[in-house]
Amino acid sequence: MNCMSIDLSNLRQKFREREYKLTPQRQIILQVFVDNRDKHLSAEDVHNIVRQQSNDIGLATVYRTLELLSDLDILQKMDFGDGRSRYEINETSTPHHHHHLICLACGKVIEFEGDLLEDLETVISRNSNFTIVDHQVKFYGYCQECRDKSED
Amino acid sequence: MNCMSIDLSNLRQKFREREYKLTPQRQIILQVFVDNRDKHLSAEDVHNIVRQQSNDIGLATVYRTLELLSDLDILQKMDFGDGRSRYEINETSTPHHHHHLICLACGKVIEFEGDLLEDLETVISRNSNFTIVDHQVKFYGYCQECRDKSED
DNA sequence: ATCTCTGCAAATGTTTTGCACTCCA
DNA sequence: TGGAGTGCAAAACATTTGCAGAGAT
Repeated sequence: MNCMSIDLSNLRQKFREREYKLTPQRQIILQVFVDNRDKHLSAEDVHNIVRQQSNDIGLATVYRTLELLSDLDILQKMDFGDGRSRYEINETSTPHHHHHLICLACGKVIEFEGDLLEDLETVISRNSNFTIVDHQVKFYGYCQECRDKSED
Repeated sequence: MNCMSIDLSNLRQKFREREYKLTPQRQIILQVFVDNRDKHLSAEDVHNIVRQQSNDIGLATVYRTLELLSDLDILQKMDFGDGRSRYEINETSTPHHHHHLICLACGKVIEFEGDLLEDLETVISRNSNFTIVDHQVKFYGYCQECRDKSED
């Protein structure tokens, strides 16, 4: 299994199972996320990217598709505090969690690789009568650029 | 220092330093958070609680106050994915981080005590040219009630 | 008197919804 | 031909902003 591309047959099956259709619009939107794997796209971002490819899709459809893909666990919805939801591909096949460093000065979001919390999940599950299936970590701080700037 | 009440003199000073006034409205809103220490209140929640006490405050003022208190690090702004921002008192005096278990079935948010990430912050700061000042962790899963329900 | 703060209403920006139309199966 | 999917416009909702008046020092 190639980790740089979505497993299309598996994905088609996911749609079938739930009786959803893999329409052209949905495929185009999926492709946007495949082509922008490192980004955290908002609905408007997706809409703009699609329009740049002269494949106009209604904004409402973009929203509906993003919700659908999140429900199917194909995308992960996240919030960086900038007033809009952002989405990225949920890499379930490779179970490495990546988290985010958010710069409090410029708002930049940097990826951070690490699955250091899996053990923690087990411990918490045992102690708290809560079955944990996922986690999301955000670190807040200052990126190098902003640190350099403030040293003027 | 009593950890169950806000250090008022320290707080007044925080306001003075930045040339903000501790107006009646701001005090009332602060008191709401002191009285609801275990909750995660939205702007509307706060507004309703204040109205129940027949202390009407404009919703815009509530929003402005919540932003101010967050800037002063008296409150912490957070997002549980329900489309509105939520706030709770930021316990800086006792530097234990508490995090949240969010039930994917019923949406309930459970507090979880633990400062297991402080070491991690140090490691990441060293490896990534990013100065971390805070973190926020959300665990997603299923609470006992919802687990019981689904076992019907 | 000045300057912040408040309340109201209007504006903004994101997301959702109603409805008619399209497209497959 | 029926039910899901789409596009458009309108609605809904949380949040922000402009402005005039209130309050404090």
